[in-house]
Amino acid sequence: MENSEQSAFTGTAEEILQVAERHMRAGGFDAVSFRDIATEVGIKSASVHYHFPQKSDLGAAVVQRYTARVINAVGAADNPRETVTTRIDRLIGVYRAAMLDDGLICLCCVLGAETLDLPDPVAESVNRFFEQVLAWTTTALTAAPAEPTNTSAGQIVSNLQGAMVLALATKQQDHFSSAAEGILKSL
Amino acid sequence: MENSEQSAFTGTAEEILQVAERHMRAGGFDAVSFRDIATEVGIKSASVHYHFPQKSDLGAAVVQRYTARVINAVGAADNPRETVTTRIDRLIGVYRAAMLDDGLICLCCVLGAETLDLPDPVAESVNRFFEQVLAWTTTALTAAPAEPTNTSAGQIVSNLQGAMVLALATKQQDHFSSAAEGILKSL
DNA sequence: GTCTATAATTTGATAGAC
DNA sequence: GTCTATCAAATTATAGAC
Repeated sequence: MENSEQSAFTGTAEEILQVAERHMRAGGFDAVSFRDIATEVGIKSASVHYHFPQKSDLGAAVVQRYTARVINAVGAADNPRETVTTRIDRLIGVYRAAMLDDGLICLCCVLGAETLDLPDPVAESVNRFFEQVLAWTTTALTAAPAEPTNTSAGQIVSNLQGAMVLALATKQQDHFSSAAEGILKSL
Repeated sequence: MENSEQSAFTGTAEEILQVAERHMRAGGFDAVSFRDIATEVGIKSASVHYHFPQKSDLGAAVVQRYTARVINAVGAADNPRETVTTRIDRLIGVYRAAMLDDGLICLCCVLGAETLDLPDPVAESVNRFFEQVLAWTTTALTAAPAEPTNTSAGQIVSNLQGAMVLALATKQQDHFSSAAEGILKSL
């Protein structure tokens, strides 16, 4: 999942969102401040407010941009020339790459864990992220007619999200590898 | 896992920790403020600083108190009169109760997701929580001699943590039930 | 679109009286 | 152990010039 894609945002707004996402994935919604973002982008905080008036606007935009990138990165869920394993392996790969390349876990895992304290527009965007990923995974699991599976989309997504938290908190990447292996074995 | 147990803290300090934990589980480390805690407890913020000078002291104490409660609640991991299923079901039950009773997920799931932004003493306490829960689960899986399992402690803990996030973020409790079912089936 | 300037609030933290 | 008083810094947000 590259960071330079078909985003609806360009220029300064896009730069702001990149910086904001990195901070939110590291420390949650409260870990980003308008001033910090501005400094990193090389502008003033008032200019950040021009692009995203309220912090909830910024948060929702970050989540929606992230959602589009993930859905784009996992690709088609119903390509009949692919096995279920190939498809799920691509979902796993998106998260594995994020952890290995950037040392960051899923944005919506971090925000999802603090849902109860998020502004409504942000919490709703996080909710939609999971609905979309669950829908993708459901399709990925069922589109191959003669390949019955023991696992549900929810179980796969749960497993992946939790594995990222555990790997990050214990600094042991093999918790992620182990989860990935278990998921693929269960297909 | 009742909230009124063998804590090393009593009186005002204990009350402070209870309020702080509730806020941290809802919104992360930054979601608690000395003033908010003080107001809820019925004292002034300077008094909170008396018990926990720095915020990192408060955070570490909250995590350590929580860890002791969880480890106490899951009970013995190596009782030879119990099946592996019975033991793991008790671990699941601790988290199910937390979600149903309080609507809150695991404290160390919330904090673990924002590990990169936590003060070192807090991040280390979270790390130790997971090491202890993993050790408990490992014992629970292996102590029954003739019951081989397909699942590792890491996979079980990952699965549970992720299921809580997904259930909370989508407001669909069945993601947790489904994970619990999958775990027990995998034993 | 970006800036300066500033407001209003909140935050973690400390000194010292009781 | 709790209080009053206070501080310095950070936060979100806005008004208005360029």
